[in-house]
Order: sequence, then structure tokens, then C-alpha cells
Amino acid sequence: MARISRSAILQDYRTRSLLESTRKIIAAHGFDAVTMDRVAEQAGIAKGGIYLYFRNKHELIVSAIEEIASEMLREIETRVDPKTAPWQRLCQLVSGQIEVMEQHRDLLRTLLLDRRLLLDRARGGPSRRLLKYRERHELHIRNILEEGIRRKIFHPVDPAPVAFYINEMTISTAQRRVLGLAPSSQKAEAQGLIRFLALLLRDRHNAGPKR
Amino acid sequence: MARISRSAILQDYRTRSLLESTRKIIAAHGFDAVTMDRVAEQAGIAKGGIYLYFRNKHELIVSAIEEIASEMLREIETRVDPKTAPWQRLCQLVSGQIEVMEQHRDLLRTLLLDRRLLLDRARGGPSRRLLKYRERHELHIRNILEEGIRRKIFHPVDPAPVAFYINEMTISTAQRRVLGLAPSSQKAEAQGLIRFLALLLRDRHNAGPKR
Amino acid sequence: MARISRSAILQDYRTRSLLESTRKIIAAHGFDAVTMDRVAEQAGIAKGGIYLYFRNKHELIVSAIEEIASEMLREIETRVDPKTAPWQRLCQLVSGQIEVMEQHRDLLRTLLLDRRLLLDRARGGPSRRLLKYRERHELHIRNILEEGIRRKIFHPVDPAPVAFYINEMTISTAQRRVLGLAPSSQKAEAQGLIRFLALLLRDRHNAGPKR
Amino acid sequence: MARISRSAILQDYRTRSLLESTRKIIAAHGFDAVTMDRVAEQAGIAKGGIYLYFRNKHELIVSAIEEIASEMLREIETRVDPKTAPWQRLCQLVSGQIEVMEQHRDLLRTLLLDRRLLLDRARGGPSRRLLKYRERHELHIRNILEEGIRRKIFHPVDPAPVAFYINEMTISTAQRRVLGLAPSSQKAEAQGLIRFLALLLRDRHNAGPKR
DNA sequence: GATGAATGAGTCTTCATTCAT
DNA sequence: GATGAATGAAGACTCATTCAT
Repeated sequence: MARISRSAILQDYRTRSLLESTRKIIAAHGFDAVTMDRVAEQAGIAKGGIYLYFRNKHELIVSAIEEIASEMLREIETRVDPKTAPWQRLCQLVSGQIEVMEQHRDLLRTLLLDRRLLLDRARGGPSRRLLKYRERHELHIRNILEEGIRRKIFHPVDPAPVAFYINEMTISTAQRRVLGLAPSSQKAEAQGLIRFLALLLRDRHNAGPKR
Repeated sequence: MARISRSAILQDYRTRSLLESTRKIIAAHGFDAVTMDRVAEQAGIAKGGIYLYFRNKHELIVSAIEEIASEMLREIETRVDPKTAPWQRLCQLVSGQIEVMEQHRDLLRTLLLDRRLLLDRARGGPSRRLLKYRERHELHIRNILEEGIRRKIFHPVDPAPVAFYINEMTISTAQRRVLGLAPSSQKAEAQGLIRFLALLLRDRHNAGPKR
Repeated sequence: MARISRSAILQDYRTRSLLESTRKIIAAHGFDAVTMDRVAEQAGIAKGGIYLYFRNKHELIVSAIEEIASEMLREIETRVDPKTAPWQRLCQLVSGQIEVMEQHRDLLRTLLLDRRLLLDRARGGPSRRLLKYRERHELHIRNILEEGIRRKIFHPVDPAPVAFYINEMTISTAQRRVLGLAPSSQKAEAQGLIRFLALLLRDRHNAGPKR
Repeated sequence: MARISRSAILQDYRTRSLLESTRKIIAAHGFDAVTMDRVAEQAGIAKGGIYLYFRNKHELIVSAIEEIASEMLREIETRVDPKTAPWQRLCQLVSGQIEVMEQHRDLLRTLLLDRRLLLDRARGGPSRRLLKYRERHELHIRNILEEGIRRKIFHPVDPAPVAFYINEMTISTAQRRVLGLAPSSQKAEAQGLIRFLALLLRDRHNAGPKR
């Protein structure tokens, strides 16, 4: 059993190493720079060896992105304290998302500029996997909205589209930063977005930042 | 003069034909499917002939995109009646944008999923050309906002970031449609977005669709 | 007749212009940089027009080289005073050749590094035309040698091979200069070569430069 | 070890095969006939395979030439018996050089007519590698000259330029042969050159061939 | 005569995937 | 299981020559 376990650990290590290398290349030079040669070299594995862990290049890339998406979502959710009120949670979520995206700015730059994986023409549908993360995040926002509305803390907006818009605006904000087109600091941008949401969801008179 | 004119017309025809072919390929199969061979074939021209009209593949693609971007902007602006009030104009702009983007859905699918041209690492900067269109459109929104605020029709929001958000939400809405992920009809989506904007900019009590 | 003459002048002008442009390109960038497009542009003639004056690219290049070869030979011969003694004439010839080659250093660099025209595989033999110039020059040297030998001014060497060697050494000297590999000044190099020839042809005791 | 050794042998075989194929093409049709396709076909390898052994076409060609240059130099030096007197050694060197160049006549034809590799405009300087061989050979001649002069066997000439001239004359002799322009047999040509050198370096009275 | 648009064969190079060892 | 050499299809770009105008 020890032997099995050892080989399992090795498997795991190799897999992680490949995914990590793939992400590094994507972050540094974009998807098209991901060649099996480069990944293998970065990961210290023989080129042919990649195929022992991933069916093909596409699987490798999708897995690499999926893993980081999952991790980023986890990081964001960590920043939300479920014991606080809906508005606070929303603020934590939005600024957390901006922060986390900023932390992975190099990778995000590619991911936001090159969303081809979301469509995945031709292929059966492994791309839908990536959409799940977006949906889960949107649902999180929506739950907060619904609670806020139920508890009369938020104005009674339609939660589904508003959740969608909030997410999109947050992503757009991060994208602008990551492209170097943002007019102000990360903190200021997050504050601006939150102020915008306050206008929308809360009383106009106490619309200022309440975080 | 007839001769000059005839050859000029031919030149023009070839150029249009190449740009059109390029766009068709982009729309159908994405940027990476644009090969000089394919474009030439589509345009009914010899491969080498493309280089009589465009310096290289990159120029061809940027020109093709630039032309359609310019045209779409023009189409959108046509739908805005400058003699109407700011809120009406904003509504016309937003739903016009969604409509026009919908009309070019195939091309837009690629354009929204593959924004690499916006960054264009390495190259001197011809990519910045494409950002101009976005900026011009955002400015249009901003002008409407400013007039509305000045005339006390809109709540006093900060026009620059709000213009940015409005544009981004509109684009996100169109993108969701174009990917086939939209939950409702184009008209309903536009209405939803407009209602959202009404919440933000206008009195809560008459926030309904006013178009 | 005026009209015929005028067109003849134009013909001549165009031809010269084309040959000159061709040489400029060869001098600056080598034979492979000679494209019909570039030549036409340099000469201010339409590309197709070249074919009115030269059968094809090869003819153009050979003619351009032939003309300059002829001119250089003429220039060299100008520097030789037929009224002087054989040794003086030989000195004038050798240093004249080095000087003239130096004057056309850019063109010579290509010509000496890229002698493919001399072989002209495949083609019937238009290349032999270029060899004529070399032969004529060698004959000039040989005539001087023969006179010097007849008049007991030179040691009795076999004039044919020695003429060949003298020419080759002179060319080698010029080539080394043109490649930037020469250890000393043009004048010093010429003197060195002449001293070498003096050793060979004249009494060892008065072997110094006598020019 | 068997495995390592076997693959190493294969590697070596492939490399040699590629270099040999390259040389064959150069010899038969000149540098410009060297296309990766042709080399691959000649070597019985897939086109892409070449890039496993050489970074690019230029490297392939330079390596092919370098190898043969090195080998020719070795062959020439083999023919020189270091235990003999300077004059004998010089004779062996010169006629050995002519012989060896004659043996590789087809390749030499291209190499002598197309010396572009020696300049290699644009590139960083890998071309200088090829000049080393020429320098080494010249130095060999020079050493013989110096010894002969020191031992009063040769007239006291300046060894550096004379070594240069001797080498150039030998090359010119070989070139003339290889182009089919030589007036007599290889042996006679070598004898002629040696006689010429005797005139220069030795007493005029016993200037005949002494080999 | 003159033009220059059009052709299309030819070239180097990259890279996902396979498979013998 | 692991390796990495080998494959071969694909793609951007060049340029001599032709020919309709």
C-alpha cells in the first residue's frame, strides 16, 4: 500500500506541477504560447508524459483554468463573513473579488482578454464546466440580494438580473485595472463601485460607503 | 478619368471584398481561423494579392474589425434622436446598442470572446486604435448623463464611472445573448437593463420603462 | 527624326537609370536584394517596364555588372602612362586597380563575396561575358611582363601564370580591404604588394618601391 | 548504457546525415538550392526533424561548411611531414592544398563562388567562425616561412603578407581549376605555383622544382 | 509604349500527437 | 510508467513574370 500511496503522491505532484506550469505560461504569454514542449520543460516532465495526465492540450488548459477559478472563488468567499448583514457581505464580496482578481492580475489579463474557452466551438461541451464557476458566484450575489430585499434592507430589485449586473461590473472594473486603463487605485475603484451599488440598493440619503 | 475611376473602383471593391471575407471567417470560426489562404479563397483573389491591399495579416484583421466597429457605432448613433430628452436618448442608445450588437451576433461572439487585439502585446500600438471606439461610445453616454444631471432629470451621479458601467453592462448583456445564455428575449433584456438604469438615475416611483 | 531621337534618348536614359539602380541595390544589400519591385522604384519606372529593356532579371543584373566592370577597367587603364617603363606601368596598374576597387568598395564587397554570376549554372553561357573583362585585364598585365622580360628589365618568368597570380593577389588585397580585414592602409597595402612583385621581377638589391 | 549508447549513435548518425545531405546539395546546386524540404528528403528524415538537430537553416549550413573546412584542413596538414625542411613543407602544403581542394571540387566550386557566409551582414557574428579556418591555415604557412627565414633557407621576406599571398594564390589556382578554366593539369598547376614561390623565396639559380 | 495589379509556386518554421525504447 | 525523437500538416510571406488596360 505504501507503494501505491507513493505513486499516488507522485501522480498528484506531477499533475499540480503541470497545471501550475500551464498557468504560468498563460499568465506570461497568453494561451497561444502554451505549447506542450514549454509546459513539459517548465514542469520538468517529458513532453510525452503530459499525455499520461491529460488527454490533450485542451484538457490541460481547461483543467488549469478550472483549478484557478475554483481557488479564486474560494478565496473570495473566505473574505465574506456570513455573520454580517447583507450589505456588508455584498461589500466584502465585491471588494474581495476585485482584490483577488488583482492578485492574479497576470493570469486574469489573459483570461479576460481571451475568453475563447467559454465558447469552445466544435468540442462537445467541456467548456460549460467553466461557466459553472461564474454561475455559482452569481448565485452567491443573488442570495445576498434576496436576503437583503426580504429583510427590507435593500430596495426591491429583481435579484437575478441585478446579480448578473453586479458581477459583470465587478469583472469590468477588474479588467480595466488589469489592462492598465484604470483611472484610480484599486481601493478607490472598489469604493466607487460600492457607492454605485449603494445608490441602487439603499436609501439615497445614506448612500455613502458603509463598509 | 474613366480609367482612373474604373481602377479605383476595382481597388475599392477588392478591399471591401477582403475585409468582408475576413469578417465572415472571424464570425464563423474565430480569429485563428483567419489564414491568408482562406481569406484569399473567400475573396476570390490569389493569396499574394492580399498583400497588395494590406501589409500583413495583422493589418488585415485590424482593418476589418475597425471598419465594422466604426459602422456599428454609426448605426447605434443613428438610432438616437438628438432632439429628445436625455433619458429617452439613453434608452435609445442602450437598446440600440443591444439591437445592433445582436444584428452582428456572429461576429460579436468572436469579438467579445477574443479581445486579444485590445492588448496587442509586443506591437507598437496599432491596437490602441480599437480602444478609440469604445472611448467614443463611452463619451457619448457620459454626455447624455451630464446633460441629464445638469437639467436635474437624473440623480447627481458621477458621470465618468457611471458611463463606464452602463457601457459595460450593455456589452455584458449583449455578450450573454450572443453566447446563447440569455434567459429571455432581446427586447426583455433591454427593458431589464433600462429598468435597472431607471432605478439608478431617476426617481424610484416612476422607475418603470418610459421609452 | 527629332522624335525618333528623342525616344532614343529616353530609352538610353531609362536603361542607364535601371542599371544604376540595380548596382545601388547590389552594393547596399547584395544580389538577393535585387527585386524587380525595388529596381523599378529606385529607377522611377513601372515594374513591368523593366521588361521592355531587359529580357529578365538575370539579364538586368549581368548588364549592370558588365557595365561597371567595363568602366572600372577603363578607369584603371587611364592611370597607366604608356610612355613609361614596364615596371612603372606595372606599379601604376596594380595600385590603380586597388584604388579603383576601393572607390567602388560597396559594390565590390558584394561582387567579390558573391561570384555566382561567373558560373551561371543552368544558363547557356551569358556569364562568359563577365570573364572577358578579367581576361582582358590579365592580358594587359601579361603584355607589360613580356615587354619587361624582352627588355631584360624583369627576370625571365613565365608571363602567363605570373600575370594570373599578380591579378589574383591584387584582387585578394582589395577584397581583404573591402571586408574590413586589412591590417594597414590602402597605400601601405599597395606598397606591400609592389614590394612583393619587385622581389619577384627585379634585382633583389634594388627591390624597394620605385614608383 | 546500451540504450544511451544506441540513441547517441542514432543522434550522431542523423547529424552526419543531415550535414552530408546539405553539402551534397550545396555542391550540386549552390547555397540557394538548400531548402529544408530538400535536405530532409536527401537525409531521409521528416522536414520538422531537422530542427531537432539544428536551430535553423543558417546553423545547418554553417555547420556543414565548418565541418568540411575543418576536415579539409586536417587532410592538408596530414600531407605535411613536420620532419622535413621548410621548403619541402611549403611545397607539401601548397600542393596538398590544391589536391585536397580538387578532391572536393564540386563543393569548392560553390564555396569559392559564393562567399556570402564570410560576411554575414546582419547576423551577430557566427560567420567569423568560418574565418578562423582561413586564419589558421595562413598561420601555418607563416610559421614555415619564419622558420625558413630564420634558418637562412628563404630570402628575408615579410612573413605575414607573404603568407597571405601564398594562400590566396593557392586558392586562386584551385578556383580556376574548379571552374574548368585551368590551362593545364592539376600537377602542372601546382608545379607552376611552386616554381613561382621558389623564385621568390630561394636563390634564383636553383629555382627549379625541388620537391 | 507604359503601367502595376494579379498570380501562385516556393520557403522557413512551429507544434500537437504518436510510439519505439 | 516515462521518455523524447519523429512526424507532417499548416501557415505567413515573397517575388519573377504576365497581361489587360
